[in-house]
Amino acid sequence: MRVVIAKCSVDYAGRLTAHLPTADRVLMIKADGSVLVHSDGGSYKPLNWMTPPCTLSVSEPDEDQRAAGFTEIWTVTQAKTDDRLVISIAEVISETVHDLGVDPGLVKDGVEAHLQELLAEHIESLGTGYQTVRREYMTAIGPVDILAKDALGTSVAIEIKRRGGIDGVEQLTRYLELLNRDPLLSPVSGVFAAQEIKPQARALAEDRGIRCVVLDYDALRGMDDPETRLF
Amino acid sequence: MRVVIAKCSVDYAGRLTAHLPTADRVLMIKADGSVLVHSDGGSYKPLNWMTPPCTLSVSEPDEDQRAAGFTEIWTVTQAKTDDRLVISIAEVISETVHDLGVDPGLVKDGVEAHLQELLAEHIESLGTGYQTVRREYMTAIGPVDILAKDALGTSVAIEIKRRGGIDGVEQLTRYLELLNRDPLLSPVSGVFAAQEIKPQARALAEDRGIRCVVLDYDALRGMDDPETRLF
DNA sequence: ATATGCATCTCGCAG
DNA sequence: CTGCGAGGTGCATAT
Repeated sequence: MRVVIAKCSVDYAGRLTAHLPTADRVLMIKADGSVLVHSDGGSYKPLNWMTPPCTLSVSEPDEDQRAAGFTEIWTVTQAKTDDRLVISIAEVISETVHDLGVDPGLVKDGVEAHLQELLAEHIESLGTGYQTVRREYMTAIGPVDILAKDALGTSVAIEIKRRGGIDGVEQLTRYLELLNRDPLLSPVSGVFAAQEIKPQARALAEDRGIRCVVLDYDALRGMDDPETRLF
Repeated sequence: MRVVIAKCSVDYAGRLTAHLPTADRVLMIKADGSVLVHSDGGSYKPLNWMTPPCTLSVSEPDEDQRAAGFTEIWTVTQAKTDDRLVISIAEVISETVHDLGVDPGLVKDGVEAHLQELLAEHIESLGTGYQTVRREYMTAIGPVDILAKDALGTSVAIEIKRRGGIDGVEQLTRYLELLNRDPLLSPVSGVFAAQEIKPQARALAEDRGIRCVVLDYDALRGMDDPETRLF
């Protein structure tokens, strides 16, 4: 890893073209050759970057570039896609090099898969007598998150999202349409379950007779272990 | 902007929880208080981060932490969402501070708007006798990307995407449904045009009688100016 | 301010 | 390897 703070301008040409006027920026050159150009704001996304695999070559400025005050030209190329990032250096303010080694990697927890798992385990929170039939119930157009049965034995298809938008309702609608063609399952009702459901999505769902359920992640987790807390 | 290379472990708790074992990493602290934790690989996405607005506070390690070899504890909190990033520093390897100032910002070119413009100009690439009626043809539920007529004078609604997915087909379907209620336009056929069309989207479109067209950005651009090349 | 859609998306998983 | 969906998505634009 090499971290350089420099006054520079940047040009990118690939799927789009972009230009950054001369200013002070942080340049990160990773061990795999990838390059990130960061400013002192925004979020984690760099102003410009080059994804690996790519190669960095440093060249002398031509006459015009030298006259414009540039001392070095860095060219980062990705052989396969013809993408090209050119960093014109006017002044190197600081430079640090250190071998970080391979990162041991991170451990995640708490995404949609976990929501699905928790709801499948505590399906009775949808109503007395509910039972989970299968998670990831496969159909021709993709897997239904959870297939369940209610107290009367009627099939229920459940679509789970962290944020419930219109696209999620459309998705569930397609599943329901398909599942209801199966005489062994039909009639199949729908439940749209999410941590938050947008008003338009709720309106569309209810208009189609789909029940909306707002999930409480902490409450579902609490059913497993009331002691569980962050920190 | 402050750039620190340090041996550290990282814990995040917010919408999910994540843990990073102790290793050498690059820590970027931006002027707005946001923090990025980068390793020596991957692409531009950090291993962990905190989006602004947030505040960083440094504290002494407690007894256990000191025994584990940590010398400083950095806590980054986002008051509004209760997100919390804790960086436990075992050793600072290098540190650089520099005020980058406000970035002048970048200039982009070459996105979906450009595709739409190119296709509208070269609408005959959809078939002999095609003519563009209007770009951004307004309807009650939003603008149709291009409204055209074929050689017979029949209306054609065209939806353009860079990547054609199911949602794009649904969108075009809603437009077609609406446009076909207008006796002055009806019948209106549909064209789903994209640089790439996903198989499921193609299947859905063709099932609904919507024609799929894969756009070649470079070829369309080449019709304007055969000399045009990047570099 | 909120909602909607695109992204040089990135990332992981399943077929 | 490719396709597909989710993201602590970020980001701009229209409403």
